[in-house]
Amino acid sequence: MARRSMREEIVNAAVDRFHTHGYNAAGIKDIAEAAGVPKGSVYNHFESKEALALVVLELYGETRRLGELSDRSVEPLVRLRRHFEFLRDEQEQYGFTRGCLLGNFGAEVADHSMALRGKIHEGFDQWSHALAGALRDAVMTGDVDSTVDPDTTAIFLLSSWEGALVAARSSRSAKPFDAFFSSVFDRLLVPGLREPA
Amino acid sequence: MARRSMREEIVNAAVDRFHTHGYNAAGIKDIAEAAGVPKGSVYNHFESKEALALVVLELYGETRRLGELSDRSVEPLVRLRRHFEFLRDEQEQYGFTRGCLLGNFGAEVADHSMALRGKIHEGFDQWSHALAGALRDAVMTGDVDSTVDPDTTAIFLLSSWEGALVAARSSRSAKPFDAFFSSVFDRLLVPGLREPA
DNA sequence: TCGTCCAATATGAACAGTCGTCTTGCTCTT
DNA sequence: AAGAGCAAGACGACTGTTCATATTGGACGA
Repeated sequence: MARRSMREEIVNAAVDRFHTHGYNAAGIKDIAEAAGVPKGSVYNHFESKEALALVVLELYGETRRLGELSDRSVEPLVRLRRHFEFLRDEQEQYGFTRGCLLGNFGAEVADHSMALRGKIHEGFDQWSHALAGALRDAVMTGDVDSTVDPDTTAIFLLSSWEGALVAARSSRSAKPFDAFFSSVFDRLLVPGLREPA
Repeated sequence: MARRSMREEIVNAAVDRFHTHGYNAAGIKDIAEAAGVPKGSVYNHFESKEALALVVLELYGETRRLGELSDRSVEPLVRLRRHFEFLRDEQEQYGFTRGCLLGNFGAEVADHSMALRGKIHEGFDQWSHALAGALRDAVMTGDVDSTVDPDTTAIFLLSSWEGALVAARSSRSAKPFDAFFSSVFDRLLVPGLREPA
């Protein structure tokens, strides 16, 4: 078969539609049309809309540049900052719309599809592990003090970012991102000791 | 007049359905049935599904206990902690499902309905102002040091909480909440000076 | 090199059901 | 009797899904 790419066309179109319209508002018909294939064809490649969404989430996760978080040739805090700067710039490009597909699905369908919730959780888990890795490096180099627990803080960073995405969309502004960067990098993740008042 | 309560019945049912199923997945028929009124009656009271959702958001905002954040008889940091503990307990009750209606709508429909986005933004704005008030008090009493900008930090707290809700739903666990509390109250909001390493 | 055939894939019409919305006529209150 | 408020069902458009048919690429025999 020559057109191995048709499945890919569908998945790519689905990433876009799910991302911009959400799970329920994105129709199979929309996705098929965006992919340039007839509606019925989608079901040759995917058992259901849910099954398609699972593949979409997998693919989306691979575009999150988690690799750069473990690049030891860059200082840990710089890695972290650049990572979130990349994500912020992506949002700014779209005029503070769309947000993160994992987060969107987490809010919309996590309660109603066990399969999708599993994939969302998996995506978040990989992400927080990558963040924790960079944080661990930062603790080791002394860039942040040793009272910071990498795993806990990774989950917090991930949460904070996901929330900032929602806030940024609601206000159509970069303010929540600015708040994220200053709170995280100027206060939360700093070297030095703390003394009681 | 018992009639007067029918509109309220519809709104209350709508809050529940929108909260548990999301905007698109919650149907007018579901809402009407949950309210115990025929489907057609909904349109006697509301111009459209969107108009109903606007009223729902308004009502939901009033249940967020923003008042307690400005209760000066309680220490500012205690106020903040209790506020988020209340929200956390609410989530725990529902087995880490549902999340926050404002955040859910922010992720699902903020990009596609200007009216709803406005209301969501309004809700977040009121909330962050209430948080900022408590933070301002905390700075004044010296419970957090004066380098903390109340407005910026309020937005960050709000974002972090909303993200924690999504993460908690995806993992069906309290871990993101724990991460929130320890990162915020043990690291971000602490009194005392910071010294370079 | 060609012709034949098969299994895999592609298709689009049709399915039963649901969506948000609107119209029509009825039931009450005054 | 006049009026407003309400309910019931119908509206067309759309949903995710199915299926019988059409089309196809490559394998194989000659």
